[in-house]
Amino acid sequence: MASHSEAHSAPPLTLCPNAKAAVHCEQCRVRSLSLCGALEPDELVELDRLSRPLTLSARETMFEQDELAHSVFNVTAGSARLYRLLPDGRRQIVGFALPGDFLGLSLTERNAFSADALTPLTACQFSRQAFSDFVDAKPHVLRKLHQLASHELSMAQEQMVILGRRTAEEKVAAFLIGMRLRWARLSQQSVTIPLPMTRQDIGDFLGLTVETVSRMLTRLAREKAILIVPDGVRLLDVKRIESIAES
Amino acid sequence: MASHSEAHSAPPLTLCPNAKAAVHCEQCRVRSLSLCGALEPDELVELDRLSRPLTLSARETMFEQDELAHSVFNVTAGSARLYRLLPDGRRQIVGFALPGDFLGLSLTERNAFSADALTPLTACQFSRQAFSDFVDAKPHVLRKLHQLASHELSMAQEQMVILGRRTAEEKVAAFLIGMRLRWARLSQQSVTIPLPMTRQDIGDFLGLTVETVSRMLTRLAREKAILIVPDGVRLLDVKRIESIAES
DNA sequence: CGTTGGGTTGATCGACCTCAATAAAAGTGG
DNA sequence: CCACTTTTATTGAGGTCGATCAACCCAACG
Repeated sequence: MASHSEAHSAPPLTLCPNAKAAVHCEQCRVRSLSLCGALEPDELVELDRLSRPLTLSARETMFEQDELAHSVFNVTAGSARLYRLLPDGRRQIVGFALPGDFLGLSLTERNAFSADALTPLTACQFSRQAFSDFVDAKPHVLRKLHQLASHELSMAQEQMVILGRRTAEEKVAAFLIGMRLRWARLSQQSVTIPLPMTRQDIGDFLGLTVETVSRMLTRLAREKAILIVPDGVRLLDVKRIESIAES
Repeated sequence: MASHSEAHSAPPLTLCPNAKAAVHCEQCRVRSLSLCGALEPDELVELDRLSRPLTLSARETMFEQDELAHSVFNVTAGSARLYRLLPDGRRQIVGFALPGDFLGLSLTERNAFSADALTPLTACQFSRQAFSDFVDAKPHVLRKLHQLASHELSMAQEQMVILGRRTAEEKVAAFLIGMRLRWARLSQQSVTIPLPMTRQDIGDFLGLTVETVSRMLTRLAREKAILIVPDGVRLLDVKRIESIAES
C-alpha cells in the first residue's frame, strides 16, 4: 500500500504551507489544479499564513461525519476516502480525494461525511472560520469555490447514474475510466492507474460487494482489457473499457 | 395529475415576475424559500427586471442535458423531474424540483441534466449570462447560491447512500420521508404527501423498476403504514416509515 | 366507447449477494 | 530474517432480492 502519489509525482513534493510564506505555494505541484490556482500572488501569501501543514499515515482520519467542521483541507499528496456510514454498518463511499482536491467546499457547520487517509497524506489545513472569512472578502475566490462545488455536484450526479442504472461490469469499467481521467490531470501517463483503495472500498463506492468487484476485475483481466498490478491496474484496451462504461 | 401545488398552497399564487416590478416578488409565496430570500429590496427590483415568466404544461420540457444552458430558473409553482439518459434508454432521475427550487445553480456552460414539468409549472426564467453577471456583482448572493449548491451536493450524497446501500423497501421509505420533509417546508401539513411523479419516475429515481416500487408501496399500505390516495400518499405511521428509512 | 397510459399483481428468472475456503500480502514481534 | 497473525484478494457453490415477462384493471379522454 506504499506511496502511490510519489509514484505519480516524480520529484519529491514540496508542501504548500511550510514555515515560510508563499514561496512554498508557488512551488506547490497541485496549486494550479486547486483552489489556489485562482489566487493572486498577494492572496496566496495571505492564505498561506492561515494554513498549517497536515501529515497523516494511511488509515488515519481527517474528520468524521456530523462532527462540527472546524477545518477545511487542500490535499497536496496522497489520497483519502470520503464516506457515510449507516447505523447498521453499511457504508457508502461518496468519493475519493486525490492531490489538488479541496475538502470542505460547502463551508457548512457540520461535516456531511467522514474522511480518512488511504495512503500517507499531506494537506494544507485551514480553520473553517478563517477560511470562510478569507473567501467572503474575495468574490472571485468565492466564485471559484462555487465552481468547484458545482463540479462536485455534477460528479455526484454522474455517480447516481452509475449507482442506480448500471450493471456490475459497467460500474467497474466506469470506475476505472473515472480514475484514469482524474489521475491524468495529475500526471501525464494514464495507462497504469493507481488504486490506493481496497476492493472493499471500490465496492462501497459502486454499491457492490468485494467479491463482485474482484470478479469483474478478474473478468476484465481474463479478457485482456486490463492487467492487474500491485496497487493498481494497467489499462490494456481503453476503448473496450470505455465502451463498457459508456453503456 | 391535476395541480398539486395549488392543493398545497392555499390562495392562488401570484407569480414573481409579472409585468410590473418587485411588487410581485414581494408577494411571491416561495421567495423566502428561494435564492430571492437573500436579496435586498433594491436587488429584488433589479433581478425582477431580468426575469420573465415561464408557464409550462405537464410533460413540457424546460431544457435538455448537454445543451447550451441559456437560462436559469426559479420554480414558483408546480414540479419537475431532472434526469440523465443513457444512450440505451436507461434513465436516472437525479432529483425533483418543487416550488422555490432553483435550476441552474452551477452556472455552467452546458446543462448537466434534462428537466421537464411533471405538472403545470410556473417559473421565473433568467438569461444565464445576465443572471451570472447579477450574482457576480453581489458577493452575498453568490454566497447564497453557493449555499444552495452545497445543499444540493449533500442531498446528492444522501441519494448515493440510498442508491448504493439500501434495499427496495428502505429506498421507498426514504423517498417518502424525503418528500415529506420537502413538502413540509412549503406547506404546514405533512401527513398527506403529493406525488406528482409516476411510479416509473420514482423507480428511476431510486434505481428500481415500476413493479418493485408498486409492490413496496402496496406492502406499506397493507401494513397500514401508508394510505395510497390519488396523486399521493398519506403517511399513517410516520415513525414506522422513518425507522425503515433510517436503516 | 374504444384507446391509451398508468398502476397492480403473479410467475419465473437471473444478476448479484452470501457464505465458505484458500491464497497471497503485509505487518509484527522475536 | 523468520514464524505468526492479520488483512486483503480470489474463487466457488448456492441462495435471494429485485428484474423481467405477462396479464389485467382502471381512469382519462378523444
